[in-house]
Amino acid sequence: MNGDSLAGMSDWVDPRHPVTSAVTALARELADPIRLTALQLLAIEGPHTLSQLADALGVTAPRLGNHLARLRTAGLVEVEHTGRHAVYRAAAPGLGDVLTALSRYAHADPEAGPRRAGATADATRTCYDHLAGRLGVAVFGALVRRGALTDDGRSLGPDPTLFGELGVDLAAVDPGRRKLATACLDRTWRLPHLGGALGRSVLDAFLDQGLVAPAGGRDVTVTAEGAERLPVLLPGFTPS
Amino acid sequence: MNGDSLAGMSDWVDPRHPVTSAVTALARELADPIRLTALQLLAIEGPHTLSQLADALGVTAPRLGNHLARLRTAGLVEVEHTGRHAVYRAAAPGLGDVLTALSRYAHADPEAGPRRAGATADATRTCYDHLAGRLGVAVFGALVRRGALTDDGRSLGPDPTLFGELGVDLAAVDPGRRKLATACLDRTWRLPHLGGALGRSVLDAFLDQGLVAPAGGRDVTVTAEGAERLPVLLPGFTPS
DNA sequence: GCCACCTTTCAGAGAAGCCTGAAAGGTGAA
DNA sequence: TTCACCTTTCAGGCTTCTCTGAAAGGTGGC
Repeated sequence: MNGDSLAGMSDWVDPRHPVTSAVTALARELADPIRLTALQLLAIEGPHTLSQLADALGVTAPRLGNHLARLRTAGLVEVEHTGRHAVYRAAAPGLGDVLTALSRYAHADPEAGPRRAGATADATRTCYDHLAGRLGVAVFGALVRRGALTDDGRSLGPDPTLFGELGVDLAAVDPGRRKLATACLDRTWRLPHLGGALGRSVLDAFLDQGLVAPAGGRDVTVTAEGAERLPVLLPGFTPS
Repeated sequence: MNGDSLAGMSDWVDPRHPVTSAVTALARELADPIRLTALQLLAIEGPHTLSQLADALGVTAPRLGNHLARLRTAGLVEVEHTGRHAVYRAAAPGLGDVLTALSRYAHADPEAGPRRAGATADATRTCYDHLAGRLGVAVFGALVRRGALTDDGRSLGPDPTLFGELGVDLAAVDPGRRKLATACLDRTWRLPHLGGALGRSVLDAFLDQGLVAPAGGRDVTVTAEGAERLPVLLPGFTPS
């Protein structure tokens, strides 16, 4: 079945093997809570300064700085000094895909998932004026996969037809002073969801069509019609 | 932009946070050469016994057994005892996606990639009678993404039209005694490529159409026509 | 029952990783 | 220039991980 003998990959376990070392080194960088969270913020929400990250994560600057230095030598982040600030950014596109795949797989575990504190099923929340929660994440994922949105979630992709299927009239979306689209790291699922003017338009369209309904506070619930139509529009999404 | 305050994720760096611990624990399991390679074999090529894996990797049974025990408590693999053999298998589908995302990102680094020893550009190799190398990996990825092949690469998916576009007449494929399709872990890229009768048919179709040509030994080269048409058929593939 | 084989467990030595706290390098504002 | 601020570096001490080698549990064949 393989061109090589069965024992043909004994060198794969050698830490000096180029592919082995590349992948295990990457995994090791992702195996620390601070590095993981910092990378998620940088890869999905964009550049931050060291102090912004340190504030957001609630850790001291030296502690974070050591981790960022490690990420820098690993080639995962880049730094640019402007004045007395150090602006960090994800070095290569595509890191978001890795983080997304990891988060998705980790959540698939029925036990470890974030279903703490008998909370609502978390199918749907809003984040100011756009969808968050599992539904928001599913919308973002479907838009990127279908080419309606670029990988970074910041602009329209080559095939925006899915917006039409979702009930959004792109010609009627007026960003005004705000950004057209942003990728927003979901606070529960650690996966990107759609913010900006487009995010608002999607939520409005879902409310107009009765796919979701307000449920007090930031919560919205999936209606009976939504439970039927949303899984079709968004492959892989299941209410519940 | 976010519903929470800027400092709203200080608890993310707490190792007890459920999502944080799930993802970092997963990354830690992937950060060792033996565990990584064993998981790639189990997730992509299917179940193996402990001694099969130990032979393939060239490590002692206790050493591998310790790592497999760790993977078992982490919930990544399952074991079934039949007689005096222990058959290990990947516990949940979807782990292949994580491994694939990791390998892809690691290879995207222009320096660390497997371009050792002035070898041929490795665009294309064969593995017995089917495509391997970067082209084989690209074919497999496109087939899965388009729904022509199931995630595990073992059977046809819901929308096999891509086979037709590649020049394969599915009605004419006769598996005979061999399997219709298998996922085969590429020896260089650590990513799945298509084996089995379908894999052979794809290679034959590419040769018939002059997209690739034999280049001695296991190598094939992408022809001028292939360089033009393959990137269209397989989004993301670039020759050279 | 006895032996061969596959698998699992265990303890100790060595290596690697991480946090803390203090201090140094640079930049911008007064 | 002096001060305040942001960032980076460094060393000590602690924890965690990994390998090695030997030994124990079980199973199937003779």
